[in-house]
Amino acid sequence: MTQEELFKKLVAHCKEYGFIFPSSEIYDGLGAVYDYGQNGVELKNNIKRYWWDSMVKLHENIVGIDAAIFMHPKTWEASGHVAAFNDPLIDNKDSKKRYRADVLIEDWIAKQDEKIAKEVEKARKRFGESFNEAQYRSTSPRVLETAAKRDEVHKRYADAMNANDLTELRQIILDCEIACPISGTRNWTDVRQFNLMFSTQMGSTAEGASTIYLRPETAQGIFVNYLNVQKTARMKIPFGIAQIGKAFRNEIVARQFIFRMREFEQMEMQFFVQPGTEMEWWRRWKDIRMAWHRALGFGDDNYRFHDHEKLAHYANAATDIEYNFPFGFKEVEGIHSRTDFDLGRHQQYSGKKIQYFDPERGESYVPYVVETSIGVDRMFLQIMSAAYTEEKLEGGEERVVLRIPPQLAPTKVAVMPLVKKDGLPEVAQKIIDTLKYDHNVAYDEKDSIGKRYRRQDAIGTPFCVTVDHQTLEDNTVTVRHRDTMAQERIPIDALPAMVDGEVSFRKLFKKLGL
RNA sequence: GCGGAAAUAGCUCAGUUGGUAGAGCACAACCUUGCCAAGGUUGGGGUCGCGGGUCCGAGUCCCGUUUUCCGCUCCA
Repeated sequence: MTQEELFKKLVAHCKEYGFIFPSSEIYDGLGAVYDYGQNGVELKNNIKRYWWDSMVKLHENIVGIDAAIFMHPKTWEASGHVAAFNDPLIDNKDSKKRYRADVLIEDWIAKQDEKIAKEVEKARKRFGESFNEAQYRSTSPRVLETAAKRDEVHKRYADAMNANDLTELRQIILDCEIACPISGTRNWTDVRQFNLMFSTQMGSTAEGASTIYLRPETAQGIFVNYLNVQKTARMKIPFGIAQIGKAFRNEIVARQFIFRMREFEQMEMQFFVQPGTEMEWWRRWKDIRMAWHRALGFGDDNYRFHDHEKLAHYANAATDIEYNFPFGFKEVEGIHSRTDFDLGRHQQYSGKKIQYFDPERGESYVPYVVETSIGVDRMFLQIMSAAYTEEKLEGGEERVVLRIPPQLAPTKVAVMPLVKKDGLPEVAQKIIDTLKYDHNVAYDEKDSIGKRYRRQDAIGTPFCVTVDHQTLEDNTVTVRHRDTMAQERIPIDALPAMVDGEVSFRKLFKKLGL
């Protein structure tokens, strides 16, 4: 089976067993939006709890918040998203390739710079070192022409970008005779704007309404609350603020199931540190986060770091933790050193002083930030990809089993009477009553016992407890384990402790030194 | 957004040169069996993705559209 087939099966499995449904499916679905089903929501909640507890509950110097999705529009000017998330795009009709119109023009300008530099270099060789660019420009008509044209285009380009004039951008591309590098033709479409941020109106009347954005990342909710949290919780640097929440991006192409969705959920922790210590903390959080992923036991080799060479506008170091998905190694979590960019910009745009007085250093400064940011949905897909297994059993039979870590499994225990008579269902219900306040427990009495085991395998339930006639005599039950299919007989009284031991996060956290 | 492919029951699919939709599994009820998926009986469920067109008649032919998959493109 190819990886592609495996991925298709995984997607089908997610729908068939109530993990993920396409949004509004009865209306043909909504592109790149998905709903979590009865099992999906449980797994997702468990993932969030694994993260939240490891971050907030078990770190004295990290606290949580839950900021609103709507934020003041100035937030996104300060963060750089208004500028960075607005790309003018143009397609070449022959090669079918899409380019950023501004990049095409900037490349053209850079090329003119090169031409000029080359001519100047030639002149320098001929006339000696003392010869300078200005001199050459004033004497060579060809270079003068190129430079004039470059300067004119540069001005037109800057004006067009400022005025957001898409027609003018296209005209510049035509005037400069910029051709597609692939097809070599100049057969261009119109320039279109793609705004990656969703917008809506706040205020009920048209006159009084203002445009606001659905947040494209949760981080800004933390930054704008930095002062509130630091003061009211009396936090001392270094400290962190954690948040889990939805974010929205109007992706041009959203694909690969829930890997890239238009509405998605992030788990972010922004860690505030002394300037100059950020690289040390960045490396430390890299290690902590990698260990957190690997603790789930899906194989250390399936995870790797991918350090960014091209850094975003706000970062001075960035790495991704990538997982070996069926469609290749892809990002699950990012660990970025965001410098003082965000707090600094909010200080500038809001006019409020966002600083920390450090008694250790005896001075005030804008803290530096190290961010850890996971996509919950990607983490979900990662676990499903890792857990989905098709097994050949002795006797040639096959079974599909989700090897989800017991701590994250949607249902922890399925209790089933061997037959639905002789009072066995009643005993099963009593067992459920002792477990249901602490765990998700399922009951099933339909079909043969083997079939019921397989049904639980398909949703990753780690334990099946079977009540049989011997139970009526000695109060013992059989526990059947998902991964090994092995059975053991234990007293009913021993069940809660056994389940708790396997299903609690305690062991995982201790392994992580928390 | 461009190109290619696909869409029939909850799932996997069949459906002949155009003649009023089928199977297996799943589901529900009852009976039977009882530790690793397939017993029996009965039942529910589809305006064949949607909208037009051709035709006496369209799941089938034509056009449009939506969604999904693959490739390109884009991606804090």
